[in-house]
Amino acid sequence: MTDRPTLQDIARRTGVHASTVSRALNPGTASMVKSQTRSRVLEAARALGYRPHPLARGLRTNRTMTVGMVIPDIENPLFGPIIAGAEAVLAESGYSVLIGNPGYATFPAESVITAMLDRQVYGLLVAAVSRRDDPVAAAAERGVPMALVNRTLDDESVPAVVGDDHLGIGLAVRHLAELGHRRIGHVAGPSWLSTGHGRREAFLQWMESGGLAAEPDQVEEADWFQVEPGYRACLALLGRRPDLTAVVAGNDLLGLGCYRAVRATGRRPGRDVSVTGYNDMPLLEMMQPAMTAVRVPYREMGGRAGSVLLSLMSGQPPPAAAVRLKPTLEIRASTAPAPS
Amino acid sequence: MTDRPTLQDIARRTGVHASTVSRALNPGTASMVKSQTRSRVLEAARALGYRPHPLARGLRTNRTMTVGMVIPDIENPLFGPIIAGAEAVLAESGYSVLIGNPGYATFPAESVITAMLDRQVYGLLVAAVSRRDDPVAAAAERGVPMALVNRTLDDESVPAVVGDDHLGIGLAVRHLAELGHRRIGHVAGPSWLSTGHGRREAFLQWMESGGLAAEPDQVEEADWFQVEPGYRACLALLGRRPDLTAVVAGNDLLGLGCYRAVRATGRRPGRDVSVTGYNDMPLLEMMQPAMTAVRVPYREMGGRAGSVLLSLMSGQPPPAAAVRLKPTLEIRASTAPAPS
DNA sequence: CCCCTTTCCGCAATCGTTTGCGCGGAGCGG
DNA sequence: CCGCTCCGCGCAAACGATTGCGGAAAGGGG
Repeated sequence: MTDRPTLQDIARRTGVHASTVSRALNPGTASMVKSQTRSRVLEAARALGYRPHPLARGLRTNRTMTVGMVIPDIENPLFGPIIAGAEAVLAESGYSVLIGNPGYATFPAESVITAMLDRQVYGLLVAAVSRRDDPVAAAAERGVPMALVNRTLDDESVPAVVGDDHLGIGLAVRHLAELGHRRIGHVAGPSWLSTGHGRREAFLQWMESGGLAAEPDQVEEADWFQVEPGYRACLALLGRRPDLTAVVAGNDLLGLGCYRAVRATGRRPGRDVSVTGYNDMPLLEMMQPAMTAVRVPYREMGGRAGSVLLSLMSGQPPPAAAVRLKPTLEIRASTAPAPS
Repeated sequence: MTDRPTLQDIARRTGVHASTVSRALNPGTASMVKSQTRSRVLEAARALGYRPHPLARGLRTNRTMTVGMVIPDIENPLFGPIIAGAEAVLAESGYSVLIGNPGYATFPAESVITAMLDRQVYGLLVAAVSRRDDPVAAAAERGVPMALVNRTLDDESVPAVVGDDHLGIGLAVRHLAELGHRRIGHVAGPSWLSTGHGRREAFLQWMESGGLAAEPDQVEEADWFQVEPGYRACLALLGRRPDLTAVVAGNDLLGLGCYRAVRATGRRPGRDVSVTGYNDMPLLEMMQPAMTAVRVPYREMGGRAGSVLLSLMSGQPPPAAAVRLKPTLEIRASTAPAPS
């Protein structure tokens, strides 16, 4: 590691004091320095290839240019676009992104968060929040700039960028209704997550307002947003209610589980039983049948969350309400007219 | 952000000097302090909930506990497990992982790397290397502890953890040969990447040694490891050689492109034309037909790379050769006996 | 010509840790 | 009893930047 030039080096080269160099280089204080010497300093800095030492700066200012990002399980393809979106807008403002993923059992989210705060991250982007998440809320309480992504807290005490689940589920339910389905089931995600809970509530409401039956036994909750739990839940659902002609899945992976469950009952997904996914993660259109899904703009979601965090970190007040991105419906082959 | 306790606080509380506290707390220098005062210090530290300030420490020691990870495109599901594996072993040793992804055009890899080095990362994990990558090689030359993941440099001048592509392609080719296929094509990845290049070479060798024809026109190169380029390449390949009964794809996404190309020629993947993938990324088994693929242990790969980096950072000499992980073959529905 | 306000910049402290140096005291051999 | 070696610890200087304070020079008004 070769030695990098410091403020002192520039100072010596230009014959001024290091503090003047610092002022000349920082936009905020640049006006305190004569424009002539300022340009000399800039010149020297460029010549030496000076780059401020982030640790020294962070130590003095308590303002490291890094933000932490907590991802529940990074192996879920869903989070790729979110990370990419956030990283892009944060990098543009000079921030780096520290990734932490609370492993299944290894590191609880709390320790990941404290580890990040210890590392002096200046802000936090959390995609791993449950509906009541004390460590997260506590950190927010302590004044750490923080934004939630994808999932939010029940009391919305922390700014969040999420999808509009009510709208999204509405798209799916109405689409199915237009295809003639009347007995529709729902495989819900975990109710302790805002996404699982919110989509389930939305499902019941849209069924109601659409004049469709919505018995409690038309909903089955999966333990986790994964294929296998989706399979089990859907199997239970179809076992109980073999008359269902369509299933709204709480998430794409659950939808894939539904495919398997439908096949296990000897029927064909997309023909005998329609299935809708939620999220429209990468490659979903490559499944057979290509899955009709509510598309949430995840890359944009990450980007918006990054922007929110940036404005929080620059001291601006948090937005009044959670940002809810409008989903769209990608109609593919997993939904078909209801069998008559 | 509440004030955190510092060494001074502990010093005052125990009646010793801050430097003594520092020595007592650091395992390396703990022997320089009387065990009695040491335990008093530890006690006070625990009572106050002391945690060393990483910036101050990093400033003094030039040893930040963070490593950078450069990912080519984080939206590829492939990298999830790699990141997760690396993050897990690095976190265990107290390191945090800084993620950078050189966007398609926004930030070239070079700027990402320098940005990370500026941030004083102590080591680098690079998954985005091309076969001759000057910025990367240059950084390694400068003595930055660095390990490559998944892809490697032609001259192997930098320690790397990769899959054994020769072996893996062999598994695929032999499997197809055993099913009776004799005219097998290959949709290769970009030849400027070690994976694209190596698998293509391996394909030709295994065809040769298996006594199968291996005309140059049985190989078509895709621009990029993605579905669409795979589709175009496979379409060209099948257009030129309609007699092929099987295609070995250089990667899963290319394989999915092959599915589409096969269908575009009016045939069925897995029945009329067998297709093998490479990597066995998540959800591949959910495709229709479920894709037979060479499985590379990506989570382990990330973990191994993390370990290599750890040992490099602790000053040990680099391993003599690249670590090559053994792949296995997951046989599914996309390969069938050759049509007679 | 004097005084007062700007303007520009240097001085030095500070952020929290680590670490080379040196000092006092204890222990020990001669 | 002297001198030597250690042991344990304090002192202070770093690391590289930011920033309050004050001072010198310049300019302007009376």
